[in-house]
Amino acid sequence: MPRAERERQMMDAALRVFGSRGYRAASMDEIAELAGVSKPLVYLYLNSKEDLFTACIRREAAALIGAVRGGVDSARPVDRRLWDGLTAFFTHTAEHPDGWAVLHNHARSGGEPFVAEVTAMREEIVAFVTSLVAVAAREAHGTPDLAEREVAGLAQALVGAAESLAGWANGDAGVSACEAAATLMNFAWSGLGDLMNGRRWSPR
Amino acid sequence: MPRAERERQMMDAALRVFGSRGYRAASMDEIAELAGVSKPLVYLYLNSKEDLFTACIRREAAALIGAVRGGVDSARPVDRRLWDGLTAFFTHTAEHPDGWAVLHNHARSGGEPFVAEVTAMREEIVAFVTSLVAVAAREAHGTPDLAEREVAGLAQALVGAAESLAGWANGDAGVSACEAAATLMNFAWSGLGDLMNGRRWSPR
Amino acid sequence: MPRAERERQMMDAALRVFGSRGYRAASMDEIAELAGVSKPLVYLYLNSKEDLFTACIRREAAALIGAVRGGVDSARPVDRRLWDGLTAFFTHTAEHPDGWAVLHNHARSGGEPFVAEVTAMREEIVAFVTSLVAVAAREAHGTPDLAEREVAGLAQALVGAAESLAGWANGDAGVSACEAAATLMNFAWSGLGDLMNGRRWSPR
Amino acid sequence: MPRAERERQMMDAALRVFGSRGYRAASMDEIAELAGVSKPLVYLYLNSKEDLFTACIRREAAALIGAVRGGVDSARPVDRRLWDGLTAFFTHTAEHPDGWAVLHNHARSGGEPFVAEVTAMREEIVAFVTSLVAVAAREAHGTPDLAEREVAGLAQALVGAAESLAGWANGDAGVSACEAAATLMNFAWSGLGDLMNGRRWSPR
DNA sequence: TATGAATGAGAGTTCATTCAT
DNA sequence: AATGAATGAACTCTCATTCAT
Repeated sequence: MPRAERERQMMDAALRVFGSRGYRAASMDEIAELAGVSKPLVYLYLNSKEDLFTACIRREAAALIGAVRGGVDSARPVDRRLWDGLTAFFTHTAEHPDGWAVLHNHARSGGEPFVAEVTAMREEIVAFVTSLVAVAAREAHGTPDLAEREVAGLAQALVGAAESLAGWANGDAGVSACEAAATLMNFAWSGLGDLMNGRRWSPR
Repeated sequence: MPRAERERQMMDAALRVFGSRGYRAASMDEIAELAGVSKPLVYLYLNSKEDLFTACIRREAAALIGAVRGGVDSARPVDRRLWDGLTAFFTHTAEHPDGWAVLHNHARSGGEPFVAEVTAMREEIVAFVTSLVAVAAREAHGTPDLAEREVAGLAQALVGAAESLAGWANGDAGVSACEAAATLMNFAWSGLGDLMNGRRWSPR
Repeated sequence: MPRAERERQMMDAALRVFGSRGYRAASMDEIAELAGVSKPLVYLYLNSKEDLFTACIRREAAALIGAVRGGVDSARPVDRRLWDGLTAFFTHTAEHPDGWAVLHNHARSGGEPFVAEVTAMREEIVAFVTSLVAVAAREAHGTPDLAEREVAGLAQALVGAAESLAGWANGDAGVSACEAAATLMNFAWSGLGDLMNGRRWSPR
Repeated sequence: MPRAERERQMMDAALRVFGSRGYRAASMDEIAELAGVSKPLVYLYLNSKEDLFTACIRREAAALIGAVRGGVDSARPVDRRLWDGLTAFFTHTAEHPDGWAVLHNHARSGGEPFVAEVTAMREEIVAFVTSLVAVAAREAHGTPDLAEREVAGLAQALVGAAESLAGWANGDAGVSACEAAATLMNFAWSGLGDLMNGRRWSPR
């Protein structure tokens, strides 16, 4: 069997094991067995447990970002782009639960190198959302100077809300990607709109 | 030394070790050493690594919920209650980074029993937020029947956004609890308001 | 059982296994079994295979040097001191074959750190012999300036001859320590004497 | 590429790896890579790691003995023959450090079969030296019966001294083969002469 | 003549956990 | 109330070796 295919097999197996057990609790024995190969072959092709986990993180991160980017048509209006991105996000995470578990739960817990890896991916998503929000701000009239830091915070909030809704939609009783996206758009869009028009909430 | 105090010492040590290493990578040796006691004593008082981690989760969860609940005065208007809760949340997580790391990063990755534990706590927070949103909905005149499921989704989104902002505020360049709370209120409050008045976003 | 005694047990076992198998071929399992303890205990007390081997080298080196030094009375004439040192050397190596095998055969083959360790010990012996030769040179009348480098070479030769005779005496048919020492003194002493009186051999 | 040349390539590579790592620590992977061939080819030509190491020992032993024998002209006087043999020995070991390391350090540490192999070679050298010493004894008048065993001991001492000086000369600051040989001849020759004339040292 | 693909067996090391005191 | 001493079990990783081509 050619090397490339074997490698994919192994990474698929690894993803399933990492996804259900976490990094530390996963054993290379189990991964090799699930892949249907011997342990030494896993090491020959993928070097070490750490490298294997890193490779999984990278592959899944690329797939997720690819799905989101691929779901968005930059010719459309900005609200529609946000909606499409969210829908793609919820759909992809629902279809790849192990990948999502690795990125969202396990990579955060496995130590510095993995945290760095997954943080980089998240930054990319945040940057993408940030750019959408910035465009929206530019398009709104009145734009009373949304500070860069404020935009960053909004993007963080949006991404966090989406992550949370992904867990909610996929875990509990069936909530579709569409519904989750609608919930978030309803929640977020007019808040953004108000903000851009200078209406703010402040404690009294 | 009285038992209660010793136990606290041990749990403090455990929290630091779990917080920085994660559940699996933490070693009982390190915990015992950091606590300044022998390993058998740790077992005598806290039974097992699993029990010890569970105890940490419970203690930190209770502390966090206590902080949020304690920050909210139920006699105040609902928006102010939300604001106060958020401020308390951001303040507490900033002041207890190990506790927050255990709850947010590590418990999710350590296997079923811990996930269940932390999920229960999160449900409690979500329920609290849900009740706030429900009150807000009731207070708004128009209330065109916000479906229960919709309210639940909003609460999930709000909580997720808060979690994300907690990481953002504590990790990156200094963002204060106040600022984080403001960002989220601005983002969320008018979105909620619009929703309650029946204005929705829908794809076209 | 107190820690010190256990440690000695383990090092005795390690010495036997290292002595008969060499560093790499020795297994920690075998050492632990021969010591009558579990492997983790060996690691708890002695850290690693490398540390354990180093500890063996150091202990045996100290014992050998101690035996040689202890066999020499510095109040005696220099030829007698050399004789006594040699006798002690041959006796000790004959009585501690595993120690000698570790120092002479295996440490040289196990990589840099061990080589350094055993080289340091050998240097000490060479220095000891060098000092004897230097004294002898000073005592001889004519002393036509034995260059320092020449003395060093002589000491190296003497030590090498002794090492070789140790293997010969202990391995083959029974040659006593006494006999080995006599062989070497006969061989070496008048050569040294001639040298000091300025008689040299040179190729023609 | 013809088989003979390939084999030489492989053995050259093996010698370098064995010489710097030792038998056990050397890996067939590294040898194959250094030889620029695939591992199965190494096995096809040289059967096993053990056979490969044995082949290295034999080749290097033959080369060393050949160099010494080749350096000696049996028509010359016996002292000159010894001198020439030593010079050839020091020269060869200096020029083939890996071969010397394999013979002197690593073969002794690799287990029975290799020890036997290298012992056989050493016996050959000892026998050669023994014959020189015996000739010298015969040539000296007076020969008061140097016992065979005594001659054997002398030869062992001489060989050991030479081995030691080889390490000293090659390792430390530059000492030439010539110088090393001179040191040893000065040291040994008159000792031998005295011995043959019946002068002995004995403890008092 | 030569190799890419694959593995059985075993190495060193660590860890949660328990006695006996 | 507290510990020094000890271990079974499991883990990651390596290596000499062999097919099938």
